[in-house]
Amino acid sequence: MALEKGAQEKAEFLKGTLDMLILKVVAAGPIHGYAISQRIQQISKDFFQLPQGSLYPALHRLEERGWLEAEWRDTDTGREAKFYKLTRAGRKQLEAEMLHWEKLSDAVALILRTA
Amino acid sequence: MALEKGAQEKAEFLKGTLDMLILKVVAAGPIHGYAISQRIQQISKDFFQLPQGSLYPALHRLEERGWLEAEWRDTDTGREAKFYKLTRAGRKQLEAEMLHWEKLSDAVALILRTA
DNA sequence: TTCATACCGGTAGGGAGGCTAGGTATAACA
DNA sequence: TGTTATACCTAGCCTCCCTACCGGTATGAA
Repeated sequence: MALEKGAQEKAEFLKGTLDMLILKVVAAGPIHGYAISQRIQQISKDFFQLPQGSLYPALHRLEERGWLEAEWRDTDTGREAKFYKLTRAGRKQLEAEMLHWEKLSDAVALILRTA
Repeated sequence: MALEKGAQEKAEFLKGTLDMLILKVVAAGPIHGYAISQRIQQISKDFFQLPQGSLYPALHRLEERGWLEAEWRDTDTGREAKFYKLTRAGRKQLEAEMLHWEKLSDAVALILRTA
């Protein structure tokens, strides 16, 4: 995932969190890919800027694993788009990943404080 | 970095934080590789279990980038070991990475709360 | 009408990082 | 003697994310 312009440190970063963030956004209700990237950027106050070359492969990955389901539908503007929604397995996966993230960030914080 | 036994979710995880954690541990004073992995495991209460196949390549990477300096010395037990210490650039890098981590985890938290 | 810009989807190829699995060697201990 | 812990290392793989492209449609400006 790309970083905002201000952050120089190499556009590269937290491999492994993208799936969780996408699942979380989709959990709020059916949404299409392009809108997901906008939503992530918006909520994170432009910190995350998800390139399409990361977005679409991630969506396909999540669908292939049975965590997302896709369906072509019309958007508000009358155009076609692929709407994703969480499967039951996807919801479980999201819960697991959020729990995992919590433990992980706690452990990192512990080291940054203690070491 | 490997996860504790209890955590099933695929031993794979936060690519990109390992360097920061190592730098932080080394920042506390000269220490050799094997001890670094023990320290990380200890402080994180066994959450992180750093495999040697991750540890040593990471140390070489950090040395190559000029963030760590190595020197062979004797341990308490009279054996030889490669002790690492932070360079000036390494200290700057650590600060930058900690700042980055803070912003990033805030952004993730924001999405997990808001989305 | 034509051009630019958002919107909306996609792929190929590569780089980077962490892991598994293997290796070497020494010291302590049963 | 064999096992365990210490201490270092590397090859090769896998996954993930990125850059850089490709396609198309709708809207509004020039």
